[in-house]
Amino acid sequence: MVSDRGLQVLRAIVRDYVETHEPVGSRSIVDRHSFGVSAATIRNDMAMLEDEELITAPHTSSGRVPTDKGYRVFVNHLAQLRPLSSAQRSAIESFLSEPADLDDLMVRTVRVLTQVTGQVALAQYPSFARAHVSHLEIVALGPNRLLIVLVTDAGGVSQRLAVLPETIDEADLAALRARFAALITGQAISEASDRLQTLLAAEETPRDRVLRTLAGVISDELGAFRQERLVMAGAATLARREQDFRGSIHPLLEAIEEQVTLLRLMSEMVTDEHGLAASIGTENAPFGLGEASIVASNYAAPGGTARVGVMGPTRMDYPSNLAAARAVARYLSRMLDEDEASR
Amino acid sequence: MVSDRGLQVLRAIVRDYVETHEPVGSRSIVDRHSFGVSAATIRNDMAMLEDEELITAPHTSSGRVPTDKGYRVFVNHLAQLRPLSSAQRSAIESFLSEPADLDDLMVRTVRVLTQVTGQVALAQYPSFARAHVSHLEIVALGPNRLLIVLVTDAGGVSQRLAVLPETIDEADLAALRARFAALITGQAISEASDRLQTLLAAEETPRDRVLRTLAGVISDELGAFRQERLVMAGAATLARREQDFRGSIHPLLEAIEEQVTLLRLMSEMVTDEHGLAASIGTENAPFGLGEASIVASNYAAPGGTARVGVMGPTRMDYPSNLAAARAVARYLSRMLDEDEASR
DNA sequence: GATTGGCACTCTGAACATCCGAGTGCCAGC
DNA sequence: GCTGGCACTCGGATGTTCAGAGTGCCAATC
Repeated sequence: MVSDRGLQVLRAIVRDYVETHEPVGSRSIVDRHSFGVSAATIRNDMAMLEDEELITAPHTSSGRVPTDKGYRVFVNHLAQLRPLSSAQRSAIESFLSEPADLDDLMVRTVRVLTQVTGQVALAQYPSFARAHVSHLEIVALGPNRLLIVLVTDAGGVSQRLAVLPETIDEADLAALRARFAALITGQAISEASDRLQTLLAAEETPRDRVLRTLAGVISDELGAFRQERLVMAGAATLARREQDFRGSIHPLLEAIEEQVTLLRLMSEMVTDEHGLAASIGTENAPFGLGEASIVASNYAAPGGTARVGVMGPTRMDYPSNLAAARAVARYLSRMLDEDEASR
Repeated sequence: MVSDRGLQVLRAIVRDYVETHEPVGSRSIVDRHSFGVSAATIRNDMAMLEDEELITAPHTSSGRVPTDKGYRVFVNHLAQLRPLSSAQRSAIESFLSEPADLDDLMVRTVRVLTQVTGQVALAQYPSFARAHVSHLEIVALGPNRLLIVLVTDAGGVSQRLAVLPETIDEADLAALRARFAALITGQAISEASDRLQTLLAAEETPRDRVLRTLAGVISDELGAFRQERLVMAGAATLARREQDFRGSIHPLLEAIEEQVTLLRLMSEMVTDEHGLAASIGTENAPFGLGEASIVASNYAAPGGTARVGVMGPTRMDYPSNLAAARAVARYLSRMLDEDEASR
């Protein structure tokens, strides 16, 4: 069992290691922290921590570094969020003021978060899963080319091009427009999708190729709404940290480019009672990111909660990064709430 | 002056160096290429090349590596494009078949190019500068929220949200819609912008806040069309090449995230008579990319030509990369042409 | 029983020396 | 103009030494 002082030693090791990037010895701990005991005592505690696999020694008789398990204990029990500096607060505030629209707001969010933390910033788009279709617009661009614009009540807009297998006149188009509008406007995204599927499956439908094409495109578009999206910034900061990732930042860059992996990872994280979550090192191994940690905070969007956070080396500054994610999440929630209220 | 054989030696050095990543010695040249002369003769030629600053020795008595000037001579006079393998050709063909729309086509383009070359791929969007506004759609989302959709005849679509300072009824909206449609549909992007500016400057306008807001948003949207855009893929491949960039890929990642630098660089490159261009090493120094080279090929889009290419280390395989860029550009031109024709 | 000073031991990393081989520049001879 | 030969240089691999940081353990102490 690890004593109370043992845990304080673990905390000291995590802090010092994150700061110095060098294994922490018993001597440097008594120098930098006022434990009021000697180095030999700290050594005993460290032996305990090592038995519990909370710390490890890179080689016989060097200092200790925290294990992933050690970071986990630190984050769960020993870390208190480090409050942001006023400069950081005002950076967030000014960055997030006056966004043009949702896309712009999300981009600003990740920019400020990467600026404040120096890490790669990630943000899930607000979920449109529970949103409703508020408008469907079908614009004729040519005899067989239509532009289909969908708008949801959660602020999401999407547009897509449909190329019809045959030409269509204005009267037919008006009829189609009315038919689809009646079918899906006001419906939840999922319900709208279901109705389109039903339509496609219906008896008479196969004959009408235009109807089928259009239903397919709209269905696609709805599908894109249901799909989670991610916005990121700060990939370049990884270049400074190559050595933190056992040599290669390739898996990280890969994940950033892929998006889908990070999206799953973000979705599957488990938040604590304050809406904060951390996924540490090997916990991310199933995603090919065993050298990285991700911290995130829930934020409240009209359609439900989503997450914003940062990805960095396992040896990151968890208290600061969690605090930054939380602060940004709060501002973001507030912006979205005001936006919602004004609608 | 450099003899003809001297240039062949330069070619051999560039090829071998790109392949092996190691300084090339006179001995290995006679071994790997059939010059029919002895190593000592090659050494004399190498001394000439060194006088001309086409090659350099990292240290006394090691092999030679090409200088940026050497690569330039190689690219301009000595390189012949290496034809793509049939596997590469079919990869391009299958990747680029059946794109859903312009965005999709561009994404597929850079994906296949990064896949074929193993480098970071870049593509300028077709320019909309000479395109015309073919449709303007204004959709009421709420009493004071409008969605403005612009479509150009070059296939570009953009949508933006306008929040009005006061509410507006259906009749007013119809009037506005008609007014703006008459003003800009059918006009070139630049002409449409000018007209909106004129409108904003007109006497009576200041009083009508709704009109002003709307004109501002549409003007913004037109501005976004005029702005060049870039799509990229393969940033993760840089991680494998860290050592090629004197230690840090940071400037490259930075440029990829910034976009604007790369956009300028791509725009300012000078193509040869075949529409191919290369910008080598220090030639990119003004852009902070003195360690990188970019090769690109023009492609033909309805609104004019744009470029597609790859960015990689100075010691890249220019013949292969140029060939790949050209091949992709040709397919892309063809796709866009078919698309245009079908419209 | 917890804490401590002391001590032997281990391991890393820097500094230094050595050596081999690859490659050059140059020169005299063909 | 080309070639073989030769002295020379330098980097990188290898080995050795040494100081320093840090540990584990133990007997003594509070």
